[in-house]
Amino acid sequence: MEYNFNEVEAKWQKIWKENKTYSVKVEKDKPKFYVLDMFPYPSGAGLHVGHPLGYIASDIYSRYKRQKGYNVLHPMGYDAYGLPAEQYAIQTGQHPATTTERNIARYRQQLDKIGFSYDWDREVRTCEPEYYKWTQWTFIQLYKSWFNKKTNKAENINVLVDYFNENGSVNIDAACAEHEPFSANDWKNMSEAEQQSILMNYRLAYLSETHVNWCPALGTVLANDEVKEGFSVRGNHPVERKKMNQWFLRITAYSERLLDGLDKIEWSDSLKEIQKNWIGKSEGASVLFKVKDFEFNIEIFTSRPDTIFGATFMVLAPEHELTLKITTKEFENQVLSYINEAKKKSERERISEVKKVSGQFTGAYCIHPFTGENIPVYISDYVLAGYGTGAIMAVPAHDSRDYDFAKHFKLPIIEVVSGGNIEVESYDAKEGKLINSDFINGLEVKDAISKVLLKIEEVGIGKKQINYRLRDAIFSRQRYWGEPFPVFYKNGIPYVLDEDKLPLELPAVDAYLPTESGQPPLARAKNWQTSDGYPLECNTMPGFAGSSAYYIRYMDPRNNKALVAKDAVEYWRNVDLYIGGAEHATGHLIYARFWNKFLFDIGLVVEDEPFKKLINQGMIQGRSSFVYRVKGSNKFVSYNLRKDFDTMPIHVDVYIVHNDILDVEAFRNWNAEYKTAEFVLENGNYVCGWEVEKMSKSFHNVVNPDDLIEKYGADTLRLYEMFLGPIEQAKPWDTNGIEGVFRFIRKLWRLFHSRDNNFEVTEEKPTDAEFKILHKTIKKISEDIERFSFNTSVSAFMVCVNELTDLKCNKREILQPLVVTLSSFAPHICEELWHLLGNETSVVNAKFPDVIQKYVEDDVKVYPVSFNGKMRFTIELPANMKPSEVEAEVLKTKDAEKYLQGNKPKKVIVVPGKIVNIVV
RNA sequence: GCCGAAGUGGCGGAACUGGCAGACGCGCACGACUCAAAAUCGUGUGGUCUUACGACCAUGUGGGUUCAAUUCCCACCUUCGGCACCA
Repeated sequence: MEYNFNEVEAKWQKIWKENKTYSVKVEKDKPKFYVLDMFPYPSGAGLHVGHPLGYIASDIYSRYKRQKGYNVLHPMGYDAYGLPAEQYAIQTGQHPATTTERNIARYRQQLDKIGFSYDWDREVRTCEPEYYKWTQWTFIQLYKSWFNKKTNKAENINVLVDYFNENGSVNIDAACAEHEPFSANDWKNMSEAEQQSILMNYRLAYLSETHVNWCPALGTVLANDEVKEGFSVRGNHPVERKKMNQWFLRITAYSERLLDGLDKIEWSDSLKEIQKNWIGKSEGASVLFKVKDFEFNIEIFTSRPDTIFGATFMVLAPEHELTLKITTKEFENQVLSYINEAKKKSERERISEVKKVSGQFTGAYCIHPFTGENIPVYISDYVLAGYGTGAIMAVPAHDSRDYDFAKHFKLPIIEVVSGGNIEVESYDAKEGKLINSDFINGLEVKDAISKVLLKIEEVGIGKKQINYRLRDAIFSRQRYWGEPFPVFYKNGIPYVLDEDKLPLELPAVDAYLPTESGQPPLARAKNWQTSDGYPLECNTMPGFAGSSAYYIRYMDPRNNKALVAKDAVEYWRNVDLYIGGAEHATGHLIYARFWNKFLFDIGLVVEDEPFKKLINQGMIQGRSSFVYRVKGSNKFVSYNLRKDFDTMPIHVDVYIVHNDILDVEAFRNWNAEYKTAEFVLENGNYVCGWEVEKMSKSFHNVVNPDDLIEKYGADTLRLYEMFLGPIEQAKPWDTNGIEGVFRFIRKLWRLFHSRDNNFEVTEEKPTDAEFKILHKTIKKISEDIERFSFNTSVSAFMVCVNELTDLKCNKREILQPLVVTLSSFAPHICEELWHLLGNETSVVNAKFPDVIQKYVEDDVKVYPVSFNGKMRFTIELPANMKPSEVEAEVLKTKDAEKYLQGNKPKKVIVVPGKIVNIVV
């Protein structure tokens, strides 16, 4: 009998659960470490082999840190609200809670089998009232807050109200929407409705009527990160622009802090770059251009004020508020029809027509602030209403879009920065000397920018300005399966519920669809109103609401007095290590940082950034197998013979292919269609082709972890997932290699057991050679874990076990520390061996062994000797030998003589402990 | 178009700070055990030339720096990811 992994793994999983081995609590005298996995959405399909990759890595790290003396928080829960469950509910009429519950049970079952060290007592689910109570609570705090740019943080809205009572809106520096300035007296004389509508411009959670991404197929609006190239990320449905009254979060208030914070956290450069681009900071100037014959000014934003003398026309977004006001009678019809055309275009059409130049002259002219020349004003949809001021000064010589526009409408092009050839194309680079530019002629771009800025401010026609691409986040969804807003309406004015009314529970509805009048599903709920009879908000919150602070709730998940207790958050602080996919770069990872910064401002959390270190696990791709069917027949040709026939590749289930050889009988039984299939074999086998693709049911390449665990055990699965390659790299899954890891597990077992499987470990003193193997392994493993190089750890364990097997070493002093070292990777077999070695407590709480320095330093070194950089032979010398002695020893050898061929070496380089290179 | 990451045997990958390229594993070949198979164990395994000793070539391509380059620099090619009328 060999190692019985099924029995052993089940046994320890049960004991760990019963003993609450992985339960943690605040221990003030112990250093904390918080390891978090990204919140999974429990889909109906269950886990495939790619999902647990990050979970295994974080589990190894957690177990390792625990053995290093840390108090490790390692929780898990479910992002349970979401579209798939609701879409399923619409189709089947089943309550999404039912399917969600079922999917969670399946997830949990799969997770449990892998042997994770989660503290399940801390599990949270976003769809449970005790959890979403705090999502709603945070919304109320956002609603009751405004962002003071002077203090650079969120403050209570009452501070603002007090200020208005004293001073009106004068000198307020806040993140807000534009409104007419008012005095203290004006404020006091305003009606309740007027005051509330002013405050709405300041609140961090606010209601606003603007253009939003409307997805008809999903029946809801979407945030910018949920839309890609005009289609919804979930479901790939077309999205259009629509003017609607929606809740927003004023995330733009935090643009600068979100940008600054990136310097303080250990995330990959690529991820930081994605966030930087998403925030899209751009420094420049806003400048007023007077409209000829009107009292209006057009305010434009430019990042290149140095090119102002090259501005030969102006462009407004079609929706710009001045468009119709300045259009002359002559052009009115054409302008109106252009605006209409632009309005009709879907977002998708607009994107696909990017290269087409279109626009319309308004008949109006601006007066250039420096030259006094008249320059024509156009409208065009290449200028976006939502960015900057929705208006630009066009400098065709130095902006490619303006260049195309000018060529198309035959407008003048004036070169103002030398260096390009504007006959051919625009010169957009920020390098060169200014020409044709009056007082900035001869300056370099950089100096010209600062000089123009000074002048603009001096003349009073503009100022330095910073713009961000980041937009406020649309926070309402016209869906059922999400958090209800703690909001009611009195005379059409929104108010938030008192905190003691929370949670506002999701009501039952008769169908998960909008009402006939187009109201969201919650409008179907009976008595959807406050106790005083005021109607409640019918929108629900988006997916990112529940996932923005879950890591905080894990610190104190059952608290019904607060989101988190002071002592818990002061101990656990923030996440030390966060592992998950890079696909959340512009969604969850920005929202959570924003949410955390807000909670930091109101004093609820103690760290400004939520996730100190973040590792992106690479995607596990599928490895699809193919058979080649001769067209129009039921005949299949082996891979290398397919060229002789006219064939069509067909995906075949990877479960009936082993080492690219098809199990022909299984194939016949796989699908009735192939019952009578004929095969053209090579060397008696049917060889399949293969390709790396996304892991997906339709490609028949999905591998389920449960099947592998049953066949090889959880420890083998864990090791193999790590062995596959670097955690951050995308890589294909190929089940074939798992046998090697499986052999390693059995080889390990045999170190402790005799031929007939009796446990046999001696108390004999190990030799220096054995100690060396052990301590070099311990050192390597701990270095590898610290730098998240788990694949090389696994091979180090293999090397170690191979070497100990060669020495037939079964000595306790070697094997016991080895078991501790390996236990974070393969917890089940190590726990079993640990107990067989006579230990009573769990290996989980054993101390990670210390490296004994003398065993990792070698006293002899095998020097490779190179001639002109080519390695020719090696020589064994004492490790502490001086370079000059090494040189002498090497030159004395017969081998050296041979390669020198009587020549004198020009130069001899000795790198102590590394290499000898002789230049001839 | 812009930004980021990556290109190493038949395959996954290793080489951490410029110092023996290919660790470890898969696959493959041969051998041992076996009536046989599986399992297990052993040996070999980048390419070309050579009976052999060995020599030469080789980390996407082409240059460069260096005694020495998978590693640093420049140009280009390919793949993947992100952004894309953002003024």
